[in-house]
Amino acid sequence: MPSMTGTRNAATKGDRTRRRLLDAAAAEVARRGLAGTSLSGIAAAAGLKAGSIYFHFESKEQLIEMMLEEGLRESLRHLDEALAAVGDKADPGTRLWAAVHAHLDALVELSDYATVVLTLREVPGGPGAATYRALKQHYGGQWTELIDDAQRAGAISTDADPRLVRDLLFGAMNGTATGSPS
Amino acid sequence: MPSMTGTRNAATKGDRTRRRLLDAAAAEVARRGLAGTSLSGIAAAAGLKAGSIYFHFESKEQLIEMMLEEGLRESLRHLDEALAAVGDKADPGTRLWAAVHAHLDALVELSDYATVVLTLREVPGGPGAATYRALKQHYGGQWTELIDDAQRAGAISTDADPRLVRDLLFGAMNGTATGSPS
DNA sequence: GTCTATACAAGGATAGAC
DNA sequence: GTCTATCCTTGTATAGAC
Repeated sequence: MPSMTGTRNAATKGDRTRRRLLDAAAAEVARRGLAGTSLSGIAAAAGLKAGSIYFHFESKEQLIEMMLEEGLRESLRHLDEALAAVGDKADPGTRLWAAVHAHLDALVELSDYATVVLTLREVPGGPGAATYRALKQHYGGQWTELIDDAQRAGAISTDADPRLVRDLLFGAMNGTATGSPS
Repeated sequence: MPSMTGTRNAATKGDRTRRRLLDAAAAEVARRGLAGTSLSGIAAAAGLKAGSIYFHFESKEQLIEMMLEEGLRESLRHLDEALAAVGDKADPGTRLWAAVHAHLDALVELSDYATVVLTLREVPGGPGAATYRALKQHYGGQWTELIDDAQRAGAISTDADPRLVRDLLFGAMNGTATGSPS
């Protein structure tokens, strides 16, 4: 049997540092915005120096993209679990409320990641962010579907475009969690 | 009679350039965020070179603060006019809906200024932004009052903290206008 | 009023020591 | 794996020509 340096043991030191960097990036971007976040800031928050980041990531862009992807995947996981918990056969209104609960839950539990994913205006357009954009579209699609079903079932008393209702809902949920104005 | 260079004629060339710079700043910040906005970008959007900005403003900070103040003043004006139009004696529900209409209207008409003011997370904390913060608090206070009245009159069927309801409303209105997720 | 040129700081990225 | 040192670019701000 060779050394312990195989792929078997999940959490190597490198993996843990990598995770710390992703967490730090989420926290920094949530607080200062994308352009306002510097590698030195992220590194400092993770207990490293700026240059050391490049051992774990190719560039600032890649680090940010992975952080975004991570946050969105977790949010999706939250949503899927909540929907699975109530079951396929639950009525559309119940399913929608379960989704709302899951979304708010994600906003609290993963606060930094969720805050970033849900409030980011400067969306990366590069090819590296393709996965992120696809996930985001999937997340939006899930909600549109839930709302559409709820409308057909009469659980929501408006026949407005489901996507409009979704944006309305998202804005309300995010706004309370982030508290923009005074 | 001296030259035409007095304070009588409102729109001097300098005033107009100044206005173009404020507009450009609003557009840039709305699109790229505060930290992502550069003076060269603003200058280019206004048809100038970066250095020329310093003839009109003391610093980037001052330019931004004046832009924010301008946007908030206009939003407040919209709100006040709408409330004056329905009158003091209108029932609280009607007054609240008039406010919602005015807010959405401002979001469309002054889009860049309003977008910035309503969605900015990186709020300036310096002494120069004191007026801005005061105006923002005033705006928030107006809404809290409107909502509180509407709750007492039974026009809103929740007894939650008026400020929470306000954030919810703001989030919903802003979210639809800016359309965060896909 | 606006430009060009420039000083100066900060950020992203790379190289090499440890 | 992480550090220090360094390069290059970009951004704010100033000075002086026009």
